[in-house]
Amino acid sequence: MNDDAMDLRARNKQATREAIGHAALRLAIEQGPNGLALVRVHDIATAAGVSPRTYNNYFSSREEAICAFQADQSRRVGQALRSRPAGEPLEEAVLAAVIELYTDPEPDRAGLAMIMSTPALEGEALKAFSMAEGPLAEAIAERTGTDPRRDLFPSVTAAAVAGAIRVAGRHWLQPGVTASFAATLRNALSCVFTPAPLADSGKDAGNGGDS
Amino acid sequence: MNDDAMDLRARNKQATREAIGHAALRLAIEQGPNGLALVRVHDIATAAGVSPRTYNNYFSSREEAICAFQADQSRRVGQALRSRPAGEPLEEAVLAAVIELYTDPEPDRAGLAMIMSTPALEGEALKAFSMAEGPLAEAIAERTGTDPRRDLFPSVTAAAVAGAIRVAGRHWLQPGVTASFAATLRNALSCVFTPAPLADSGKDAGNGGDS
DNA sequence: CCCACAACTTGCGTGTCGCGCACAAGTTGC
DNA sequence: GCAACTTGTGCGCGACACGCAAGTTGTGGG
Repeated sequence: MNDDAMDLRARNKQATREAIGHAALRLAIEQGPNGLALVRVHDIATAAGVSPRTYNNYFSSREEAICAFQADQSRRVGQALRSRPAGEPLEEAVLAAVIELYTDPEPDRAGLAMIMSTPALEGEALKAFSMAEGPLAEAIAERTGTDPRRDLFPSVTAAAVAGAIRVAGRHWLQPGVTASFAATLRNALSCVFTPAPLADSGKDAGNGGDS
Repeated sequence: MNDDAMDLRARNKQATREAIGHAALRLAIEQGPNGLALVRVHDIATAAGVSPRTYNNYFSSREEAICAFQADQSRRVGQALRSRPAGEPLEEAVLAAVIELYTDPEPDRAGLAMIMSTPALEGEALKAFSMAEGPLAEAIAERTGTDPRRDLFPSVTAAAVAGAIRVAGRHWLQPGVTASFAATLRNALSCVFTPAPLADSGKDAGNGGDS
C-alpha cells in the first residue's frame, strides 16, 4: 500500500484524488458548516487544478470528495489489524492497530468538526466507516478463528469498533476535552471489549471522564 | 406516539409522509437495485398522489424518501428502551426493546434487500441508524446511571447496538438463512454484551450459526 | 355561525449538478 | 517505435433542489 509500490498511473491517480479531496475539504472548512451549498464543484476543481469534468470522474458528489481521506483511511484498517503480531489478544491488537492508524498524524480538528457538524457530510463519513467494517470483520474472524459467514461475532465487533471510533471522534472535538485523541480512542474501544455496564469503573480509572 | 394523539394537521402530514415513503420504496423495489436512477421524482409524487413540489417539501432526495420508514423507526428506539421496566438489566432491556421494535411486523425482505444492496440507499440507512444513537445513548445512560457527557460507555454501547441491528439485517437476508429476524437479532445483540472473543460459544449454542 | 389567521399544497422559474459522448494527450507493453 | 489502453477535457442534455407567490384547507376566537 506504499505509494512507491504502484506504477506511475496509479500514483498520479492517487495524487489527483488526494488533491481534489484536500481542496474540497479546505474550501468546505472556509465556508463553514452552514455554507456547504456555496462550495461549487467548479471551485473545488479549480482549486485542485483540474477540470470540473475530471473532478466528476473521481467523485460523484461534493460530500464524497470532502470525505475522501476518511474513506481512504477506512480502507487501511483491515490491513492494520492483520499486521499486528498473531499471538496478540484481540483487544490489544485492535487497540494498537486503530490507534496507530488514527493518530499517526493527530486528526485535523477543523476538518473533523466540519464533517461531524454537517448532516450531509456526516452521512458520507458514516459510509466511509462502514466501508471499513467488511475487511475489519474478516481480519477479526481470521484472528479469532471464527467463520464470519456462520458467526456474527466478527461483523458485530467490527461494527462496534467502527462505532467506537466515531464516538471517540465526536467526543474528542467537544469543547473542553483536553485529552489526546489516542486516549479518547482507548477509552471508547475499552467500552467495546469490557461489557462493564454499571460498574463504578468510570470517573478516574476506567472509561470516560476526560471532559 | 399513537396516530390519534395528534391533531388533524399532524396526522395528515404523517400520512402523506408515509404515503410518499411507501410509494418511493415500492417503485425502487420494482426497478431493482441497478435501476434506481430510473425512479423519477415525478413518478414517486404521482404514485403518492401529491405534486413533485410537495414531495420536495418532505424529502430532499430520493434516498431519503425511500428510507423514510427506517428513519421513523429509528426515532422510536430510545422511547422503546425507556418503556422497559426500570429494574431490568441493561442487556435484557435492550434486547427486548429492540426485538419488539424491529419484529412487530417482520421486516420486508425485498425492501431491506433493496436498501442493503444499493450503496446510495445504504448510506441513507446508515444515517437513519445513526439518528437513533443519540436518544438510545441517553436512555442507556439514564438506565445505568452514567453521565453521557463524561463517560463514553452509553454512546459507544448505543453505536454498537445500532451496528448489531445493521449486521443482523444484513445477515438475515443472506440466501439460506432460515432463522427468524428476532433470533438473528438476539444473536447479534448478544455479541455486543458478551465479550467472548475466542470461546467456542459459536456453532450450536451461543451466537451465530443460523446460515 | 362567521371570520381572521396559520399551515399546507401547488405551479413556476432559476441555478447546479450528474453524467454520457466524443476526442486529445499521455503511458505501458510488445 | 508502434499499437492498445487509460486518463483528462469540452460540450450538452435531462433532472433536481429550492425560493417565491399564489390558492386551498384546517384551527380557534368572537
